Amino acid sequence: MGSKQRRAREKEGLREEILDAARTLFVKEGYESVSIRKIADKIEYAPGTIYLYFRDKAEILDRICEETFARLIRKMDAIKNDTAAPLDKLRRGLRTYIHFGLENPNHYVLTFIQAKVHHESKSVFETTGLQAFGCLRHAVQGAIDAGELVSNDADELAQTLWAGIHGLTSVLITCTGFPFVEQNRLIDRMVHTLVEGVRAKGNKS
Amino acid sequence: MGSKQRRAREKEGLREEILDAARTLFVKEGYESVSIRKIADKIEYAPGTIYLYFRDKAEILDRICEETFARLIRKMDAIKNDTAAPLDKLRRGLRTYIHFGLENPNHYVLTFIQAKVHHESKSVFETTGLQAFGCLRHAVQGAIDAGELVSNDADELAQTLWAGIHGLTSVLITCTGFPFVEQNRLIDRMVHTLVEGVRAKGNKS
DNA sequence: GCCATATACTGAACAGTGTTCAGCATAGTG
DNA sequence: CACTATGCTGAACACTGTTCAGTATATGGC
Repeated sequence: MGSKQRRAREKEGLREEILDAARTLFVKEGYESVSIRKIADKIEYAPGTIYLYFRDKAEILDRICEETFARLIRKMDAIKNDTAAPLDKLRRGLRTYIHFGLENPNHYVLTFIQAKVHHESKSVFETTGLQAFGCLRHAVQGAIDAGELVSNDADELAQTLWAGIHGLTSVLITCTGFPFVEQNRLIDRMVHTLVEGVRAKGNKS
Repeated sequence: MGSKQRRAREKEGLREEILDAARTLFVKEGYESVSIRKIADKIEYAPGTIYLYFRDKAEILDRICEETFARLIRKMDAIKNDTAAPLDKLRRGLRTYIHFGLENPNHYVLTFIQAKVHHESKSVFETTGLQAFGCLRHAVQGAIDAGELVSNDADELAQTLWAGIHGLTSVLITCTGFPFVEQNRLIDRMVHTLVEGVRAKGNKS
């Protein structure tokens, strides 16, 4: 005994190696273009070995999506302990989300666009995904409590805001041929539009 | 001569048959799950025949995306000849877009989500896609001319609005596991938020 | 030390994919 | 009737995700 634990640790090690290789390849070449054999080649194991650690190719993608969600959650969570005004925290949250997507375009596409289209990967979205959404919801609730918003329904408002920033983030990443106006101007406009759109009427600033 | 034209018409006929079969299958089973052989089986030709009419599988998708854009453009264009107030026309345009997506979810995913991720299908978006965007831009310009909006930049505002409604449409279609609030409430909230967000301050109604 | 067992891994095989192309009928022309 | 051009075939190629009988290695008991 003791050796059993070492074996388990080594097994976990190879699992991580597979994830590392897959992450690198997925981000560089896209989920579709990366075959199990390519991953196996990179870690210098036989293709079959991968199936001793993951049920199928989609499960590898699932794990990587979880990682991405976790990173996003860390960034969004940092805003909670911020002493700024509720609406400013909300604005910061929206910006943080958009920039996270633009700084990790391939991860973003993988997690928020490709994953859903590909398999019915509900699990990731119903756990880690909801948690990420919770961060935004928290900021919205703060603004509601301060009496700054038009509605008391935090879910309705947070979902609206999320749909808006997700839309902008995904088109900026995927519609590369589209003649967008300058990117920062568009981001500013979107954040401004969304926040003004959900703000209670007759408030200054 | 004359027969040459008949031949050409018959050739065009088979091209349409391929498109019909592909459209049906793509919408029912998704682009990925439909193989060239499945399409060939449906029209009872050999797989190789399809390559006499289309360069590759992606070109078939391209043509179907074009159709979808054209249908959307027809719907959006109908609003132009509307005598309603500029802001109401704008609201109608946003709603029309969202409903078009929700009524043709598989077409929408195919055209606006999957197509871009899959191949670098710039052509469709830079021609027909831009034209569809032009409808929205037209409504925005109308509202600008009426002095109803916060900015004079029709492109900036139209792109913001489009990103917003595209975001909502695509998450409503793809995030089936997500606990959304009632759909119509969310659509109302999004349209309201976007329009209020781009409206000039201090205007009544 | 030696054998039995359990574990980790292999790589050939299967059914499928998009795509190509030599060859074959058939219809139209001189 | 011969010849050519057209439309179509289906076998073949190189790939895909996935499975599984077999092998090599390391562990535990005697």
